[in-house]
Amino acid sequence: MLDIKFVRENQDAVREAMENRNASWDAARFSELDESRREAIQQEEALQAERNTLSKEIGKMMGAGQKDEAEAVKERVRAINDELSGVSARREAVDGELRAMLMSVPNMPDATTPVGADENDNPEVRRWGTPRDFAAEGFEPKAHWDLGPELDIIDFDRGVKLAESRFYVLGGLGARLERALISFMLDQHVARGYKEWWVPALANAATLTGTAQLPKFEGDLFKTTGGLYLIPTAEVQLTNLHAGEVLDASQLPLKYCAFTPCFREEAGSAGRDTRGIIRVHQFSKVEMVKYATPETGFAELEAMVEDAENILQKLELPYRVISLCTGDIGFSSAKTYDLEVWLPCYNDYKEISSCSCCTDFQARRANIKYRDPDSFKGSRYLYTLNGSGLAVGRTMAAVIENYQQPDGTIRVPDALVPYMGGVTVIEPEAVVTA
RNA sequence: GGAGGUAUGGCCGAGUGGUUGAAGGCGGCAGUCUUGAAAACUGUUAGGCCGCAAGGUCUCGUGGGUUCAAAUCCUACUACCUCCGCCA
Repeated sequence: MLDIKFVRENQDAVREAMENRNASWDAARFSELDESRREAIQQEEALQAERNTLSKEIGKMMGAGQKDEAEAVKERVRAINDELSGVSARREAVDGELRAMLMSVPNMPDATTPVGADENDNPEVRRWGTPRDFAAEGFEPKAHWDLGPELDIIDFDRGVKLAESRFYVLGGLGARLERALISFMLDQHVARGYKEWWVPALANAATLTGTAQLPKFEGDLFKTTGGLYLIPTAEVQLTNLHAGEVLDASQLPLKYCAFTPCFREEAGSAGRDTRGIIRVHQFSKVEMVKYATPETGFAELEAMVEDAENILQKLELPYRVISLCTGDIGFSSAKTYDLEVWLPCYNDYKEISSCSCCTDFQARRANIKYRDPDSFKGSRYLYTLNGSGLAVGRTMAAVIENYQQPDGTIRVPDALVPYMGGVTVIEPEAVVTA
């Protein structure tokens, strides 16, 4: 949520930001609501003040035995209360509409976020590694949706049987590879100063509102009959861990990571990425979240991207970093870098991580503040950041495709061998020795 | 699932329907004393919103209700605790 005072005092900047984001913004309606809200508050509080004063007088009169005088004043207060209920109702209505309006407005893009209309305007920041030249090696690379079933490590049909379309099953070394990737990623992040967490896979509406999946994107979420939601990312839980808290500046930055399953309806993506394990209803992800001061927030974003890159580098997977433009960054984000891994089946780079600095946008929603007595009085909203480190399913697809061999087997990246029980090649005869 | 109990400020804990935003203690901060520290003593110590300000208003788990007036009464919900039952 944007700061209402900021919106009031920076109307031109907000208008421009929302244009750059392709987000609708009714500046006139905002001003109208903002003004009538403040007016209604003043009316309401004036009436409350009068009521409070008279009530105290009644108390004194009762103590002094002036029953009749007190009764007269009571009558006046009743009249005030009648008027007050109307004023309060109006204030609540205006307040609710204004709040709903602010809750549906995305974050202000940072000044360094490139201006652009859509994903085609995302500038590339850097590349790492070189995609394999399969032609030079003399064979046509297969897609993971072919290699997986052939090696009996991914089973799409049974996933559909057990659940529905866009679910899959991993078996044998496929399941082992999933577990290896999760452990490897967590170990890497923990070694780089992140605290590991284990969190619920379900969250309530308040939690989802804190990170802004709600109210606007409810359709993207799976919901239980009890009113809980399946989390679409551990960002939700890690960012809300400190909801309603005031942290001490000396604690910051906090660096958290967690593995969780992630659940997405993918309601609006019918027909996109229908093959393989790229876009599915349930996938594993290791997530990184940071709580930082405004002063260090964007430097922490750069460091977080490097932490995500570290995984790809250790796995020796070619990737590139792109900076999302204003038209493509997420709702909560002020600045986002995406990591895109090389996938031979697409003959292109495909998103595998998204790292964002959400400034104080989520902190204001989730009410997360920090104190720094040496720098300022009271408390202020801190900055939250989140990034994938990485999406496990897509990493598995990248490993399978980039490490495939002419005979249809898959070499295990060196970094994963210790996590794969000593297996160096995924093949039907592979033997796990550890 | 059944029965009972509890919910107050950073923490502990008092609170009779009426200057109670809330006693007291601990902790924190500032000071006195001291060469310094400790101890002792003194003072101070929630937040949101509206307002240029003065000031006002709201907040005692959450939401309703009663009343001129609610931390205090009623009610629903939520969380926690105890006992019983069941269970990875």
